Amino acid sequence: MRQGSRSPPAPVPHVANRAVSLLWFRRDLRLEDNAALAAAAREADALVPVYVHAPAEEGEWAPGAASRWWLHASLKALSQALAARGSRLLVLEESCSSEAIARLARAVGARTVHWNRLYEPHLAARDAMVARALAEAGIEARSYPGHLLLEHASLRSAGNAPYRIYTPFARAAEKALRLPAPLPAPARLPPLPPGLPEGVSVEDLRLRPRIPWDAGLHEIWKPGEAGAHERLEAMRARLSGYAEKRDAPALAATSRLSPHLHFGEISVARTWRAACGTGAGAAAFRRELLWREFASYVLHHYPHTVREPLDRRFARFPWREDAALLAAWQRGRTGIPIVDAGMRELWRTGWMHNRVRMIVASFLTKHLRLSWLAGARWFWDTLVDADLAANTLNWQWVAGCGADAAPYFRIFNPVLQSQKFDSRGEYLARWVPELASLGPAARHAPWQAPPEVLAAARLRLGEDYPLPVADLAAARAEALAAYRALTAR
DNA sequence: TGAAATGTTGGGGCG
DNA sequence: ACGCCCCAACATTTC
Repeated sequence: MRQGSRSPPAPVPHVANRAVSLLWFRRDLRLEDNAALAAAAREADALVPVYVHAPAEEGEWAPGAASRWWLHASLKALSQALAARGSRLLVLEESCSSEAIARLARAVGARTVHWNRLYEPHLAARDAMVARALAEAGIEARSYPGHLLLEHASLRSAGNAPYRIYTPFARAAEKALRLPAPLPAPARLPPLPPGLPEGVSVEDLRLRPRIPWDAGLHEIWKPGEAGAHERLEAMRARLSGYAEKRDAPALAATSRLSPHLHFGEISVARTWRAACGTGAGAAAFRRELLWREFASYVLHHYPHTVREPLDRRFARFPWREDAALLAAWQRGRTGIPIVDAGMRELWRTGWMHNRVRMIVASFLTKHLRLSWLAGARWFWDTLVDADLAANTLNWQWVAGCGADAAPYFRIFNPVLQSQKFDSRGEYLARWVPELASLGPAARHAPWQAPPEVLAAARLRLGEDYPLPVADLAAARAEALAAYRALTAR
């Protein structure tokens, strides 16, 4: 048995009669407004907060590299927060959560296991297995509403079919919304029971990259509950300008709460309450939170969409396979400045501005005609806010094969988007510095700049910066033809 | 949470 | 003064 050095284990009277509980942390890495934690802290005489690292269980959708970086830092933060309240985070590295939780419960004599629910189908199924294993051992599993605004699986459109269109879904969800009063973080947590296994350290999980590519992540992110609250307060202060400025990637006008929300470092209910005003900014922000709900809802009802298009016609869409093109896109070497800027921002910071996500995704799936799934996999590995539901929905949305999808013929022109949303070329200069010597006007499409302009900027296209990997007009026409072939019979 | 092509309108230059 | 043309600005349609 091991306890914190500050609190030597005192002999505990009536051990057998004390109520021992487990609190299973997953993607609710916070103390405030945490239903499972509040209940466990209220009821248990002794409590084991535990995190089980079992990535093999999640198959191909185990956290990617950027998510693992975040998880490492977030677990450290949670660990400290628990220690400050007289407890400790027990970290286990296992191949099977169900066995690990049941074994731990038996070892410490726990009669109840508390957790906040997850909604990804494969994780919900895993949790059902855990609950069954516990029931067989005579241990009660108690789950609580998790990382959504409401448990919306039962919402149905007319005809009892699941919603497939955002707007009616959002209307129904907002109408059904009942936010319970927020739960304060417990000031003090129940002590740990005796008989606790050693566990491993957060470091032992080897979540951090072996080669240190994470400098850029450290610069802009502060994983953990405190960092989440800082972002929320900053967001609150900027909310009135949100509707107008959120589309400009050069501005820090978006909330950047997505990774904090994904890991549950702040409750989505608290986030919603911060944006409950009547202004256009608050309304626009709430719509984004409802897109997050919609993504979870669609994945729940159509779990196969993580691999296959929701629109079945797209099963036979002739996606191209081209490793070199994909690599150029991934590493920001397409020769299209706004695309390269976004992909480099992603590589460096683990995040990309939402407007630019749409642009790079449209470019990949339409101009390059590479599969949305190839894009989704890259995002999965590189985004700190990678979320299976949102990633799946948004990629299919852009590709035109998903729920409430952009029609196939809606093809973003990356040059026009760049001119419209980064008119001064600041975002481009920041992320594609080799173009900074060009004037802002020429920066959006350097291949169209007159030779003397390029010469004056000392820019040799094809050497200092790539020539475009696709002819935008021709690629657009080819994409339209390919997509049109789907609807012809 | 488009873009491009096509259609319409109206002001102004000009014979 | 008038018709004609050009074309920018805006609207509609098509993909």
